[in-house]
Amino acid sequence: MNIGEASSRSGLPAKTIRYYEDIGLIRPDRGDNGYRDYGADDVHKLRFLHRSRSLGFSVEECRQLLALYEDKSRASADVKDIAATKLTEIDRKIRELTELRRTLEHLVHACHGNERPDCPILEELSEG
Amino acid sequence: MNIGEASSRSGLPAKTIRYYEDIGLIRPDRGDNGYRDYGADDVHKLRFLHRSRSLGFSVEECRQLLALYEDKSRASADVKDIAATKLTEIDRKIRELTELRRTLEHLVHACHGNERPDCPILEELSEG
DNA sequence: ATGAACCTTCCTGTTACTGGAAGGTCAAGG
DNA sequence: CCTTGACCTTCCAGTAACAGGAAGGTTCAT
Repeated sequence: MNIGEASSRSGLPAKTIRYYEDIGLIRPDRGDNGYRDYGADDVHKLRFLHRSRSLGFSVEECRQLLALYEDKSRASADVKDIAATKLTEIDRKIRELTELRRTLEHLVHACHGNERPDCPILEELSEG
Repeated sequence: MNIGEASSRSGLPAKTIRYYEDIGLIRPDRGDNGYRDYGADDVHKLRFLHRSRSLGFSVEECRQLLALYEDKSRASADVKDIAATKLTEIDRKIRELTELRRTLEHLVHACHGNERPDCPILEELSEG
């Protein structure tokens, strides 16, 4: 498929997809006309990149994560180390998002424009 | 407190804190010597910024989230709209992180270097 | 009072894109 | 066959969100 379809299927702008090729994250085939040609596996990788980037992982971290998939038969020690580190990070992110969610929900349901002292958000914030 | 202590308490580099001041996210006092002077509430905001940035929210989104705290007595309709939108995003992020976590965990526990066809990761990836 | 460890502003560099120009390709309609 | 519009290509410039480092002022302990 062309880059346009890969873009709409992955959710990434075509510009970003070309950039990811520039920095060596994906290597699509080329047709005789010079157009990039993406397969289903490329789209999987692009969706994966889209997701992990939006979750606060840097491009270099995404490169590592992607390598876990592509280089599955590598010595397991390395793979496990990297994966385990990322798991810890992911758990932290989930915890922090859950906290943030709780705080925001209080704001929506309990803090409707009344004055400061009785706002539950302030209590949470002042816990530190 | 000086910027150094605000930095170590919030986890943000001093450079970043100055940058956040440049773009109007925080406005610390200044001492007679010209040094920035941060209070406990500033540190709360900085920690909040640190967390939400690392969770994939842009600086502009963080500005909105911060405004929810600072502008608590604003017309609730606006506040609730923004907060509700962010809640949806947060829920999506939590779902995606949980998925990513599950996939990685499989990689660590089930996919230890053996060949492709029987690797559970590949099945997940090919679901699409 | 001198050195280390802070702080200040300013200017440049990096990462991860984003927009736009200039031009080639393709499928449909007149 | 030709053109029109929607694709695609490369390349170059701009933006966002910082990071590094120079040049210099402040504070504090020895």
